[in-house]
Amino acid sequence: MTKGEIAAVLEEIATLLELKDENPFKIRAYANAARSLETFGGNLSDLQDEEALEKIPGIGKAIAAKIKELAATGSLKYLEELRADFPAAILELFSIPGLGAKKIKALYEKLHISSIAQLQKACESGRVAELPGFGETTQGKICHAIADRAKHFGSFQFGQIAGEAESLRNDLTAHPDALHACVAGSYRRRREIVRDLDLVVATKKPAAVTKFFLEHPLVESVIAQGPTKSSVRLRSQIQCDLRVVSAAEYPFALNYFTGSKEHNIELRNRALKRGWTLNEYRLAPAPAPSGARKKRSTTRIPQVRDEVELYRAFDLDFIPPELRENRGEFEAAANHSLPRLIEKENLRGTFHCHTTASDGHNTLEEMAQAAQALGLEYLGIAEHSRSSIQAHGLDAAKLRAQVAAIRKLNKKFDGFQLFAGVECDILRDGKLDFDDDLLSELDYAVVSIHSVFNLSEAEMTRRIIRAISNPFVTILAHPTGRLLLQREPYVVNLPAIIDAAAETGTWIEINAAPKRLDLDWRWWPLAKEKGVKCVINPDAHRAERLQDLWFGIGVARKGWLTKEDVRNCWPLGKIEKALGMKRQKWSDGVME
DNA sequence: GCCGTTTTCGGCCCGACTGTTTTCAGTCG
Repeated sequence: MTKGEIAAVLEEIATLLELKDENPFKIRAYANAARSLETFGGNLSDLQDEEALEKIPGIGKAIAAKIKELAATGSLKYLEELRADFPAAILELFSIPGLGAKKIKALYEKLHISSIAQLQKACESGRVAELPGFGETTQGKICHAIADRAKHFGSFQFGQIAGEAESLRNDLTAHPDALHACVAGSYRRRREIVRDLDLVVATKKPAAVTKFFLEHPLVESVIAQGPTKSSVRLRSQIQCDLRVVSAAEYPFALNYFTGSKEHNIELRNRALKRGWTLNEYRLAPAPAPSGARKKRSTTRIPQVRDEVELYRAFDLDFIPPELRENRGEFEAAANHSLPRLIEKENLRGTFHCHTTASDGHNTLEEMAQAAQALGLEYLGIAEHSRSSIQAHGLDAAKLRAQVAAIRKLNKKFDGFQLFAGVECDILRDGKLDFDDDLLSELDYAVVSIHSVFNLSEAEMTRRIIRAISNPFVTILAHPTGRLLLQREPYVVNLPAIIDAAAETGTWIEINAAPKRLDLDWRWWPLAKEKGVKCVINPDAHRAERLQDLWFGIGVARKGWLTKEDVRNCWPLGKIEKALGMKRQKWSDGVME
């Protein structure tokens, strides 16, 4: 079983314990352990190693033993016992907004409802409204939620909703009554998947701002509205919440609603240790716990006018939103070792985009023009190779023709250059789609997998390592092949790939297309530690998609990367030499 | 069930909104 599958089991245990009305802290312990295991970035090669498991925060003796049992046998006695108490389909009821464990339990015990289909029937016949704690309104909402479920189900890629988010932010910022406005939440943290948008606005006229928001053209329907919080559904179908606060409350609200939850809990705990309590409005002295024998010692509360001062109050450097995942940012902020994260302006060029020669929509000239318009100094063209028939991959002759066209076009430019590359398929056995002779004629080569995704982890890992061991391979592109919300990544041992990339001097791509964002941000601290260099590529198939680079910057920042870690922050002269480094090193080695 | 620079016992983040109540429970983030 994989880490993710085991985390899902722990989640399920937490849900089942909720239905059983168990101790809420025990429930939370399972939920915490699930999240902790899932986001654990360190090396965890053996899920049966109880000692290593117990070192993960949130996992103790009992849960470590259960994980071991799962990893060893693929099943868990404790889970089977819990499952026996309820019909399997009951879990799907949790996907209905407004239904939690208590209500689901009531529906099950009083009306024997254990599936969405049964719930729908019960609502239609009016039986749900008769239950204590339910009513006509609740029943109607459930009915509506079931009908809308298919439409609203699921999550959104960051890139799918970035346009709406930025429009709302701009329009709210421009509103005369808005003192500050920001999109907080997972969007501000640049998560690859966003479930909702959280807007925070500072104002003296909350009613006016709320009205403006509710009537915004992007709003499709209003879900809830109150004096400080309102929720709507946008045209894209994503839910969007607005919080209106005073200017004094704004830094606290912005911080609170940016999260992550794990980051907030840590910050609140730090507040408690100083005798303070932190909420979304302020930092205040903590009330003395009832029945406490000793009084809490309280440190004086400093003034907080913005987020920088908020972190300073805790003797921490400002933590950029992208790092707020409670993955070491507090320790780094405390000892002043947070990295200076890469910014969009640091990018000088990019590699890996396509033209009409393969499956792109714009010509070489148009792509070059778009890159220059973005202020880039260079652009690498990497068309698909012959095996990618679905993408009109180029054969050797067509590739050579394109190289010639690029060399010719380059004579026209001043202060800008095209590089001739290829996105060469990694074949099933790890061989490349072109031979070394042809690759040596190019400025660089990107390699990637576009077929045979279903190999075993060992085979897939061997396949990729063999490919990147080729001295003419410069960049490993979209290393896991995932398509967010569409296709799972193929199974591959990423620590081994990262080691091989470090050893061979192969750069790893952050594919900035919103559907990929691959290699994932969670792996970059490890890659950086191993000395692997990053390249941010848009994989653009149209000129306007070169702007996807911005999404890649978000991933790099989440991965703690600086401009020194990202090769395409190098200027033209330096990058030209760098492209030849790997093959040079190899030929030097051979000659020795 | 987890955790420890007060604690190996006794805590565990906390406020807004909704609907069903007549003062609050449930859900959500």
